[in-house]
Amino acid sequence: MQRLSRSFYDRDTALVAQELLGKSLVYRTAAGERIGKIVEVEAYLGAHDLASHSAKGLTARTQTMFGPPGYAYVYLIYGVHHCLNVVTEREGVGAAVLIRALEPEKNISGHTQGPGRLCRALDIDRRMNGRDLVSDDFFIAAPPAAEEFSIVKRPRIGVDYAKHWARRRLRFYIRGNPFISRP
DNA sequence: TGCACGATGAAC
DNA sequence: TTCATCGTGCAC
Repeated sequence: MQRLSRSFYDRDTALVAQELLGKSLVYRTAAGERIGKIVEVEAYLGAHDLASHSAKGLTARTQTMFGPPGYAYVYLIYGVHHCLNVVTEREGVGAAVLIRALEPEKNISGHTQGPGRLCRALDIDRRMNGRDLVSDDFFIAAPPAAEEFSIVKRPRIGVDYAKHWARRRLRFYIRGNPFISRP
């Protein structure tokens, strides 16, 4: 497996989001190496995107989002679940890709469809916020042989408050994959 | 210092 | 459809 470099994330967010599909998220802990294939994502474009946390501007919470690309942005939602994002584009933009579903590949027990559930299954919480994803124990890698699939584009989930941004088709998933959070 | 509200998921 | 549960951002 080839680990993705910083430059991979330092590009257009909607493009990075689609290219993350089919890649593997690797998290090495004392308990073992957990691997899941990314099958569903959402792109959050930056401060102008009303659905994005970065629309609030630079705050303590969005600091990671506005930071350099290739870092993990993890936050608590509804006081209950954690969500894992990958920061994209250059420092100051405030863009990221939300990982919404994984297909289990190694050492993963529990459901991985849905952003909250995959964090639960991998044991990812706010302690991972700000962690560098271009590292040896927490990273995303390209499989040896790229598989063929088509990408479905849909509006993002749970962002109806974001006016016209709610209609943008910035949710991407692998067509036909059984581990999608919802059709 | 208080309060309304989620990039969700599970139960009813 | 309802609700758990708490950090965040913004109004007083």
